[in-house]
Amino acid sequence: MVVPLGRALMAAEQPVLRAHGLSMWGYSVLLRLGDEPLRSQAELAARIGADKSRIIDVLDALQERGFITRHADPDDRRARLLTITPSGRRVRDAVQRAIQRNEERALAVLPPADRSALLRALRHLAELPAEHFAGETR
Amino acid sequence: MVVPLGRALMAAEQPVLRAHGLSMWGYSVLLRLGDEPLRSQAELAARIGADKSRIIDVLDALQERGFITRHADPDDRRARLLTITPSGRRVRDAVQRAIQRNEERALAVLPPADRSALLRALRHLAELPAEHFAGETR
DNA sequence: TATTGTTATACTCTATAACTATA
DNA sequence: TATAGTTATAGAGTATAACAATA
Repeated sequence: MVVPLGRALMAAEQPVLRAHGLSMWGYSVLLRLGDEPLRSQAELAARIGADKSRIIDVLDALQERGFITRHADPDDRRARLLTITPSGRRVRDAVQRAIQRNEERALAVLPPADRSALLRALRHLAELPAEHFAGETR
Repeated sequence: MVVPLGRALMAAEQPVLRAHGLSMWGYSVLLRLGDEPLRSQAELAARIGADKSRIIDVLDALQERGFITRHADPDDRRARLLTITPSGRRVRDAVQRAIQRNEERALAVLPPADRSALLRALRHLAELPAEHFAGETR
């Protein structure tokens, strides 16, 4: 049930993202970039559950659109300091608002108690390490 | 949150499936095949959300292991009647039991009320058509 | 030698279009 | 012509390894 639901949610978000010129990974990056700069691309990749090699095109696109800046860290010139720009914040917040509106509408079919329990349970499970779900083979 | 959770659940199920020589799609097929035969592969594919061309290798493997039979429908020799075998039922039930044990253990970290609300909400949402989640673009 | 960012490559999933045999 | 099953192919998405610059 969970995987198809995730697919449906991703598909529903796609038009919103496209209208703002963002990919799913691009949106993930902007969300995780918070408001303080990150010290390296590797750290960012680890936090959003992607490989460092996979986010490069994503960062290129975000930088080209002026949503982030990449500067070599003066203390360790191998690393790049990642910062979200004001325009990046704007598009991130706009997309987040639109997606939350859609999700609230989609979840409105649930009884309010189930709805809040669902979100609470999902947040709880999302914080657990992947190994928590690994189980017995037989 | 939903997509990574789905990934974690799928990853946790993988060893169970492998121990029984089943793929994820193979397990989906056995689950959907219920106890009465299905009239065509196309119908089966539609029910499990796959393309008819994608389940062919899956059916080949299931048939080779003796978990299903494929017979040409005498009334329409283009179609294949799909039936689960007793051995297919056994492996399906064994895998289902193992997976449910794992999931119950994984969900045991939730307060009982949240846990049942989560399952109720997921079942509710899983029954909705995909269009339910499609929303406004802006 | 180890690490950051990058590039290249391979492998899996998935979607689509052709082909056959039946209708 | 239309449909069921099959095959082939192309496109995402992902994972891994190799490389240059820096430490």
